[in-house]
Amino acid sequence: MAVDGRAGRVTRRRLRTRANLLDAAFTVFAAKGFGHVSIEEICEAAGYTRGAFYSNFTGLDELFFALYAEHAELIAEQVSAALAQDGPGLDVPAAVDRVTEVLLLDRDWLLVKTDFLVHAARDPEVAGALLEHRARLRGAIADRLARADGRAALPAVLGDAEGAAHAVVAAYDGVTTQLLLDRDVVRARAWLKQLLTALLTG
Amino acid sequence: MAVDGRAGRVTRRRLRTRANLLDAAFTVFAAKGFGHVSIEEICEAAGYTRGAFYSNFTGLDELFFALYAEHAELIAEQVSAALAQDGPGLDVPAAVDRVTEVLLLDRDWLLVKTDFLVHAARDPEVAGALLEHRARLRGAIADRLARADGRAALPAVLGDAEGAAHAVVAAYDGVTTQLLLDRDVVRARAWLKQLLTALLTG
DNA sequence: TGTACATCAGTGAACGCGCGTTCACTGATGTAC
DNA sequence: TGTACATCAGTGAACGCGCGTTCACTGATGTAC
Repeated sequence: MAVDGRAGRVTRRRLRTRANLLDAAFTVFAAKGFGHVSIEEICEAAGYTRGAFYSNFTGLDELFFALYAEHAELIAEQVSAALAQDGPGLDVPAAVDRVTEVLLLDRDWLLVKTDFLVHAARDPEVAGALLEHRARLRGAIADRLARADGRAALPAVLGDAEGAAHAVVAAYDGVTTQLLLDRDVVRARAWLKQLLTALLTG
Repeated sequence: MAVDGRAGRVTRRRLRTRANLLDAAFTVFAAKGFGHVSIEEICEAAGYTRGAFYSNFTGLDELFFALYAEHAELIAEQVSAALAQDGPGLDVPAAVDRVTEVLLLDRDWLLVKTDFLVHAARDPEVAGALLEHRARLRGAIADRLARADGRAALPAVLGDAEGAAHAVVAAYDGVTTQLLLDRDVVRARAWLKQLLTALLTG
């Protein structure tokens, strides 16, 4: 129960440095894109020398992965929270609104996420991790839809709640693409709500 | 009317070299991703020295853009052809089938296209070109839907044919994302057809 | 059609820089008493 | 709580390589007669 346990080898200093590097990396990745970023740049942005980097990560890939995992975790929690807000009956439009806000909140995150997708598309192991994260999100949505099934009748074409959740994710991905190009968040949100409404109501 | 006109300055040799470089670049980009590719690699794959590259392009960006433009043009033509195949009345399921085949044909193209998206997301000028191409595709789809409006009543949530075309593109983008990760083309096609059906039929 | 010449396209070597990676060292942090 | 010591985390300099970029040169291509 001791707060430290036997994790003794991980110093406070180390944690702070790691966090600083990750924070700086997020900004740099968002601005330039993975693949146009050097270790040096990240270190400079974070205020460390390159040695510090190698003391904490084996290379850019590892850092990038850690970065993604951390943020993805955060998003997953926010979506769950947004879905949990209703009572037992699901208010579809309200839920759609809340989820949409979370998912299309931060352009930098969309950029990094898409970089990660491109990266994962060429590395099955990384793809696995990303698919898992997506499955989790989808699961949360499907659960919520299933529990509310009585109220909101889903279109038969999509099959069960799982199918509908799949469609929700696809719509999200599709709208993300457009948003990355036109940078119009307001329109993207409106558009996503519209799409989700079209998909989730018979 | 002379076939050559005063284009005299563009030699056959030059055209061939340029085409070879572009072909090789496509393969290399698909395999490694823009941003993990060196000019040297492309030249080696094409069987030229780096000097040849600089004789034809100012840098990687220009080549990448040319590459995208060329392939995008091709795809646009194929989609138009697939849409034109019906008579005046539109057989929605058949058209959806044909378009789906074209759009989810070549994984390498999806990879390159997504790389290009990521690139465009950080460069408004490039984004402009991509948006134009998308607008063209969307236009072709909207036209077709509008002409067939009598037959296939579109769901009101999507608005007019333009809105519906927008939805089609979003569905395509969404399914592309999933396909890049799970590499299951068959499922992706089935899934896209399902989504489009759900979207285009009240 | 063939030959001579001019121009162009691609060669290949050279230069230099950015940066990944390593490592001996030092100041910071944690631990034992 | 304070001091002494051990260990660890980050420093900064050094090494070297990959590769972007340039350029004088040469073999290929096109043109004029």
